[in-house]
Amino acid sequence: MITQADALRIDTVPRKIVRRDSQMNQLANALQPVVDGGRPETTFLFGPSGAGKTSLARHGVQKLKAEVLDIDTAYVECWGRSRAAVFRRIIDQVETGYSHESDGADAHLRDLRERDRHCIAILDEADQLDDYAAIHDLYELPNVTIIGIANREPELYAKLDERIGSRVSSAVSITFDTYTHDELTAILEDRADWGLAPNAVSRSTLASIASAAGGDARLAISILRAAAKHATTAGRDRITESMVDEYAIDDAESRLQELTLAKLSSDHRRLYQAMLGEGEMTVGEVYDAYRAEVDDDVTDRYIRDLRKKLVDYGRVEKLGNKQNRRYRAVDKPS
DNA sequence: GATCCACAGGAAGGGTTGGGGG
DNA sequence: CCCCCAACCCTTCCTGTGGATC
Repeated sequence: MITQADALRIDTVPRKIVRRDSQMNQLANALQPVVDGGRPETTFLFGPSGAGKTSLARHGVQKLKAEVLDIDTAYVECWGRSRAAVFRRIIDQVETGYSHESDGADAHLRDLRERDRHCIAILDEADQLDDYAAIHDLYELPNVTIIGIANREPELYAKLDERIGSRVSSAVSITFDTYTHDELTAILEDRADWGLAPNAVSRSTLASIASAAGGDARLAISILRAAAKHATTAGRDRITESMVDEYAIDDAESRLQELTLAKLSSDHRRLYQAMLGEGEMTVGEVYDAYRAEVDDDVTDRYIRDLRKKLVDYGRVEKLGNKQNRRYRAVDKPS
């Protein structure tokens, strides 16, 4: 029943952008100058997860690359990456056989600056960078254009302002709202047409998947994928409502949870796991839970760093005020 | 108002790792 | 093969903050 597995993957660049015409036009306008050899505008895409930011950026850049010969493009997941790691990731994608892996951040930056081709770099989860100076440095390069992706506009600009100041306010901001039920259903129809045999799933089943996903396209596509896999395993040629309700939703949620966990380093993951299911914890309980988990006597200071990062990543909530501080692991993907 | 307490996080440094170049 | 360098891990030391207590 699955005819095109890529259509059911959340990280596939979609063949077309569904119901995001206004954002697509804004991005195309911002990038337009490069068609005439000019410099595109720095652009930031803001919105909740699963709202189509990454898909739109990648699709837009792919289209542009098909039109313009002399540009390079790079896509970087910024989550927890250092300044050097971001530059290296970009260079790796635009210079075949780049061989200065162990050089420092400044050397990578110089190598990027000296290139004569223009590069459009998508910085996904730009608000999760270890060091915001990376955005500043890339912003200063005349031959690199940034498309940044982040959840919330005020937070990103506040953090950037410390570095780049008002200059970045000239960047183009494109905002995305959570998908409506209709929009999500339309996306699922497109994916089903693309990836599944004809009539493998009814429109009403797609509508219930859209309801279960609560506006999150990543979750919606994951549910469709889980349901299709379940149907295949069960030897059926149609996805039914009950497959969605009984298996697919849970499968998809735990799969997304695993994906988020996989992004954490092993120490962060172990702290998160030590906190999961413990409810609200005091500062001391967090320290003890981590030490018990790793069976090692690490310092409080180190655990504070791990915990802070989990808070930044949205995996742990910070509750109460200073004297009555509590932390709680968040069990749903944000 | 001064002091205390618990907590957050900056700065600096030692140890380790891993790739590149001599 | 070894040395250098950058990055990373984790520690120690220390300052700042805001509410509680005297």
